[in-house]
Amino acid sequence: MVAASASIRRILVMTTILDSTLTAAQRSAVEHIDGPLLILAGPGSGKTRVVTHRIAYLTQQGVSPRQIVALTFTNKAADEMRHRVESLVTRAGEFHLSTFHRFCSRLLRRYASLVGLGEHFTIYDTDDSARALRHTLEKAGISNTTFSPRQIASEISRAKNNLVEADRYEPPNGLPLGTVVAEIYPLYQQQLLSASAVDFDDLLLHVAVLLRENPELRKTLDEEFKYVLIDEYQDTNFAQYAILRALSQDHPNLAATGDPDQSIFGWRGANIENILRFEEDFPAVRVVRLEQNYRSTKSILRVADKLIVHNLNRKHKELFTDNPEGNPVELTCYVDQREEANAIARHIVEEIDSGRRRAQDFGIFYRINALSRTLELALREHGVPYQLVRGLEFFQRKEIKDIIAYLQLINNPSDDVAFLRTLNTPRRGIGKKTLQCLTRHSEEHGISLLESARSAGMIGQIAKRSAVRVATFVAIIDELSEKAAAPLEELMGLVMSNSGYHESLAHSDNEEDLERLANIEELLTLAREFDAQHPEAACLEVFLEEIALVGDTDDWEEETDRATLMTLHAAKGLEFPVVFLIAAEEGLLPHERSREDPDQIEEERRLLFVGITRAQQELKISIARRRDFRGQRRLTIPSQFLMELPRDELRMADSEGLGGYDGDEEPDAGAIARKVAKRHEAASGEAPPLTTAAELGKGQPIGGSRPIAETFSIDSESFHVGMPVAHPKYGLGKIAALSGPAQRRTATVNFVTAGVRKFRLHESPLRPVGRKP
DNA sequence: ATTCGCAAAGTTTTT
DNA sequence: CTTTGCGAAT
Repeated sequence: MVAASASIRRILVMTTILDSTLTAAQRSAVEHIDGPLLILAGPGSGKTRVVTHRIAYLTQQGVSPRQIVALTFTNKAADEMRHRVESLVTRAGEFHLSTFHRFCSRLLRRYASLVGLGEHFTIYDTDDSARALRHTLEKAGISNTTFSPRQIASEISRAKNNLVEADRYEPPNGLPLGTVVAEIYPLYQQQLLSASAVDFDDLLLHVAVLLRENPELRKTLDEEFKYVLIDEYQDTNFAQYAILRALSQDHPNLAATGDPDQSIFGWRGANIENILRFEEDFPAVRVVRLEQNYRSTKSILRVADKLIVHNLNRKHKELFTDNPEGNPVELTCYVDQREEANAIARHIVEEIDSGRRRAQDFGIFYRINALSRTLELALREHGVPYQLVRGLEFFQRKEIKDIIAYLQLINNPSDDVAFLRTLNTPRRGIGKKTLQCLTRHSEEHGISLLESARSAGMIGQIAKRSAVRVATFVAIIDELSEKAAAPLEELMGLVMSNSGYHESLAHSDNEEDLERLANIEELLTLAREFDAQHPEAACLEVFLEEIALVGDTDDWEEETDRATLMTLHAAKGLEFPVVFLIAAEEGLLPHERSREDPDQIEEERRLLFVGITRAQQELKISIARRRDFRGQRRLTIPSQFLMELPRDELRMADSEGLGGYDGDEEPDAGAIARKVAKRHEAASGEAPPLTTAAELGKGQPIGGSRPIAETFSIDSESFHVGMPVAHPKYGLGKIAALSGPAQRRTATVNFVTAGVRKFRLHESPLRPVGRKP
């Protein structure tokens, strides 16, 4: 009976797993069992499909699901993978399938004591960590450095990502920030340990150290997790790399999937070298390239490819597709962001009204969140339903964090950050002075703040009145702690009432307070759902871990029929039939902070690559001539990346009507797009859409006979490498290099159509296109 | 101890 | 234009 059903299942599995829809390359990855495997998967190449099928295949070949670990970076990716594995295998629940951080968190709970943590350690989010750091700075008496806690935190984070422990930290040469960090990092780490807390980076750091310093344990775990799969390998940092290697020594069955061209988290410590180096790390590796794209049209894919080949630090990859040619990619220039947003909204409305598309078919991407505003406004005005994907909204709200802090303190009484947060929230009249006494007392006796608070009455410097108030607070926490095992919703309700938090909000006629109350209601609902999912009691810690490791980026709903607005970073891993990519302008994409560093420019280029390759059928890139940003009106310069796109593949358009360009202004985005559009028209004999007849007559073809630089005299100082320039004869280009002294300053220019040429700057009609006002 | 007001700063953010 | 944090005033 059992055998029969097993063999039936086996047949079913066989047919679904190795069905004929797999290509040869995909199949070779799926059927790979032992030994290292590297899947270099281009965008839309069916990577997830391959990974899930391989998991199924492994079990079908007799590997126990318990020995398989599949790691992703996002919950969304983990959920999707789980979903898809479940449709292939029956025992899907037994796999270790989670995000990297969650996997580490579980491991760490098992072995917490080995790294000096309590079993009930708290996971701090970025905000909590910042508070811990600030508290540490205060205790150390170096609160008035030139560096912000944020800067310090990010340097500590960088160190942790690179597996540099507190006692081994050395300031990178000449970095003034480093000296401060060298001093504060050990104290901060000590603070975390004594509070029995970890920050996000610690989850990785501790596990990596654990594996490094306990060879026996490492061996055990290597054995336990025989088959490790890691998704988005290009985004791993050094700590993650170390963990993966430690788990793949005796059983080097590490399967990594990734795409170096989609590495966009370098600024968070991700090291693209990890994937580029994989073949050296595991010489016996089997490399599978998935280069066929099943997502995008040919024309979209060509544009993506032409862009990404400009990256120098890159493995060549051939992208191709059997999909139809599709419409040309559009590049439109608008007068300002208002018009850009309105045009997009209008277009979406038209498409929906005509029945060609649904709202959910549209994705709108931008480089920074601040750009979403105008879009939202326009979409609302046009009645387009939309959803805005923005990480960490709900759980970062003050009131939510307040309530959570109570729960954290109940779960882990050593948690000083939670103590600090709750002590005087709501207002209990406990002030700075009292707090200082408590802090000093806990330092002197090596005990937690809550422990100190218990003996507040005995501490001389604390006034009677204050001591009573502190005692009241301790009593509240103690009372709540007795209910720690109660269902979450109940516990949370008790927190609300006993702490006086509810009262402090309920009796307010302040609208904001009422909203806060509503948010807390939502949290209670969440708790109720959680209770339902975890009928066994004592799930407080699980809940806390859940909300620490789940951002609410997951509130993006695939199901609902709404257009989606998000940053380019958030768009990774998703796809939309129609993609709008706005504000392809210098300073925004690439972002101005990336300008100096060529590596960062390459990352920005990859970011655009990721955006482009999200599009299935249509891609519309846009710029605005003028953009109001931070309250300032600025003329824009089109992104240097636009120069790298294949001109003859793009449909250029300029939305501007009559009389917009008065000739007095510096040449700007509008002028350029118009000119390029005109040039394109001349080349193809086809008028670009959206361009008025009047407009066509006005544009100045760059490659035309009339010089356009006669009135410009520009000193050589105003040129720099990477700058877009125009030449009356050769058209648009980009400065590839500069050399020579002022008088003989020479620029090497890479022209879009005319190749590479050199010029003496003060003799040539070469000029910058557009300039900041 | 709390509150109010002004100054300064302001990417991206899987966890 | 925002938001956020710190410092002075009540």
